[in-house]
Amino acid sequence: MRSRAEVLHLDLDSFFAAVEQRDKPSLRGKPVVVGGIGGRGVVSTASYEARVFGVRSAMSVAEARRRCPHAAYLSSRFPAYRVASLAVMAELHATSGLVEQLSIDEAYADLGAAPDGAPAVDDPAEAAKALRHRVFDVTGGLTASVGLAPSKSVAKLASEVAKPDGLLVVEPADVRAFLDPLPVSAVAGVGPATLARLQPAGIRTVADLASMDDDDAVRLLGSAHARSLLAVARGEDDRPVVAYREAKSVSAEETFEADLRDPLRMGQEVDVLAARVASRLRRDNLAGRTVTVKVRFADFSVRTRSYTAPEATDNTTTIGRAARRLLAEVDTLTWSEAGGVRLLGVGVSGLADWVQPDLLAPAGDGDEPETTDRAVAPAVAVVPQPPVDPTPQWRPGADVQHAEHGRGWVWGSGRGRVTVRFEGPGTPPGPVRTFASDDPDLSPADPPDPLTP
DNA sequence: TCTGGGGTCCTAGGACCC
DNA sequence: TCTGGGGTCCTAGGACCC
Repeated sequence: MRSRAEVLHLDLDSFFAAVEQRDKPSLRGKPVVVGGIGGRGVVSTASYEARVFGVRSAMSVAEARRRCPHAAYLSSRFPAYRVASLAVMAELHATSGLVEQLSIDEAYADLGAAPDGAPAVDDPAEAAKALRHRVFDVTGGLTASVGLAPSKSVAKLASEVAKPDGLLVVEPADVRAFLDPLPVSAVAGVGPATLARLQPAGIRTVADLASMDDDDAVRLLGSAHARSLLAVARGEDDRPVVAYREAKSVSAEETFEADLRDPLRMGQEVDVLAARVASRLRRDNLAGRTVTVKVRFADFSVRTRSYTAPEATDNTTTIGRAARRLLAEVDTLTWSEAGGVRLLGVGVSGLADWVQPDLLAPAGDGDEPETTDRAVAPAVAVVPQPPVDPTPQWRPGADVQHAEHGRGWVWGSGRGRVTVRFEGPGTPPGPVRTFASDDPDLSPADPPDPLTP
């Protein structure tokens, strides 16, 4: 914990709904609910007028309509929210040299760090006050709640307590008095499952949690969770404000208006999701080794299957193919028994940064719109990579035949090597082997029956 | 018409290696 | 002779956050 309250947490008040009310004056002072308005939508944000009726974030829109039928129901307008968010983040960067954005409407700033070309803040409370006014001005009237405290966790709790449109400063000497009476459910990381374990043990307030025996807490919550919650409850939080974090995964998922029962359709949907993920990987210059498929059944049970390849990819065909294979490994009996498939998702993790290979030999036939293969950067140093294998028959996703191992398809190729995933037998997923790209046992093959998942 | 979409982190077991 | 121990990677599932 720092010696002064200089960690700032800013949270925009009912952000999406507030933007809608700003842009449409007839909605001001009225209940507004922003969220998915399809049959299976959930509430993203409810205005304070709607919260009076018990409408909450993450509630199904159907339930919200029951509770507050006269509210205005709107779907999200992300471009508008992004403009407002950028303006707010710019004000934060003008106040501090160290800003950690948590989401579109929330960020930490370390007021001990000077912004570019400006002196460090010497009165954090005054700076916070000024920041709130500037946020109001640059966004055309949106309000932010701000917490200022000697640590991240206390600052976040303080902004929550300050809501709406408030500022709360918690000085180091006041941390205990501030934390003690708060309900444990206020602490980030205490959700329904944790609460259900804490309540029977008589743990209701942060003070109760803080005074818990360490071993008891570990038995109740598991080691990592117990330790982090106890630290927060005891005001022991030295986590620094971190300006940038590397992405760990990229995923896309979709809940269907009606549950799917047709495996062919599921395969098509998985391809669409794979394409979405691959294009975002390429946009962000990322690639990953692990492909995961997620299936949510009508009964809400979830099954995931994943596969890790020896090389990273950002290729649509490769990811789509791996995803279809993984989908096929999810028991088809299960989904008819469970009443169909409600959601499908495709994710890629095990991410690595690309090195753009600028000394490339012309790759493939030249009209391939997306990446065929690129070299992966090592974790630390950026090292020039040898040219990519220009042989088009080994492009990712291509069907191949190997004299000994049978049918397969190319996961990745380059540097004179081809990595092939074979289709059989019985190994979910099929075995993977790497060959020299001039291996005489390896030849191109015709694509399989398109109806195969 | 109950329950989105994009993430992060943790756990636990098995494989594998030294 | 009843059979170590630690570390890492991978997979599946779950809790949680905004």
